[in-house]
Amino acid sequence: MIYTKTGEYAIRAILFLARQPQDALIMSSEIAEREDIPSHYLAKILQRMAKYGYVDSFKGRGGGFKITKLAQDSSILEIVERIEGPVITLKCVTGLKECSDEHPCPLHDEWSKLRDNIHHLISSKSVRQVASEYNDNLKPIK
Amino acid sequence: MIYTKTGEYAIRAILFLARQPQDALIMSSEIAEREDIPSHYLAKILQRMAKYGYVDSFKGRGGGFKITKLAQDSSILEIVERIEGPVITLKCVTGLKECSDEHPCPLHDEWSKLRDNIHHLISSKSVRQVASEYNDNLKPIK
DNA sequence: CTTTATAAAGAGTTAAATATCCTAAAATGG
DNA sequence: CCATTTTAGGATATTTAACTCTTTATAAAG
Ligand code: FES
Ligand code: FES
Repeated sequence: MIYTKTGEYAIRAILFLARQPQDALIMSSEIAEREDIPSHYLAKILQRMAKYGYVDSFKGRGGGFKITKLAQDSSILEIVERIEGPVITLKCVTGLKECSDEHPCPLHDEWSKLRDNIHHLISSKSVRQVASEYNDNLKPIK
Repeated sequence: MIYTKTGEYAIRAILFLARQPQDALIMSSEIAEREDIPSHYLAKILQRMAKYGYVDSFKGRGGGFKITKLAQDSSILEIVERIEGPVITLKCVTGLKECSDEHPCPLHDEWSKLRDNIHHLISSKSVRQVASEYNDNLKPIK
């Protein structure tokens, strides 16, 4: 995968929250169960996302998490990179120490284009957009 | 990166060997030094590549490794996948459990195209081709 | 035949990612 | 105030990848 599991869990959780009714509070354990993510581990990820302002958290009875506007307006790339660091790093596909336009390997030109395309793919739409298309496409199938 | 370090080391070693004079025997330690790879670790990788038939190994004084025809004719993808398992797996960029044309997420169509392009990029040229273009492009710069 | 140089093989270590467990803090309901 | 529920935070455990060390096998050179 192009993300680590940690990043994948974060995105799954965020997209899950993005598809819930406005202002609904969802417990960490419920997300874990519905998305099949180790629950304690997800709790940690949600904690971090709360710090970053991607979710609001509410303790105690009736508490839980909800997605913030910030996260709704962020791209998948932004959130994943916040959680796990750079995605698809700048390294050379043939193993050169430096990947640069100046000292390109034989595959550099094509690879740098593809890399840009990947970044564009996961950064051009907001979580809100992805989630709403998700609902459009997927709900009927479920 | 799209490979693990292990896969990257394997490719670096193979491309290094591919650029040596025909039938020259190169010691594991020399490759490690020139390519700046942990030497014992590389030795293990070369061992595995010897088993897979990508390099021939010769023990004793004057011994070392040389690349085989099989490796010369293989693609980078084939070698990396043999060493480290599938590259850029089939998982969904938005975290769906299944990535499939039947139940596509909003980014699926573009992503599956990109994935194919990446695979094509690192599988359409043989190690021999890449190494020779390497020499053409890079030698003057050194 | 002995020494030396090299790869092979296996065991052991370290480090990083992933996952679990336990206690504390906060909010709610009685 | 007390009990319960839920997140917060820290400690610990497990797993996997990365790296190292040691011994053995093999070949060549003297
Ligand atoms: S130099 Fe090889 S991909 Fe950029
Ligand atoms: S279903 Fe999401 S990328 Fe294929």
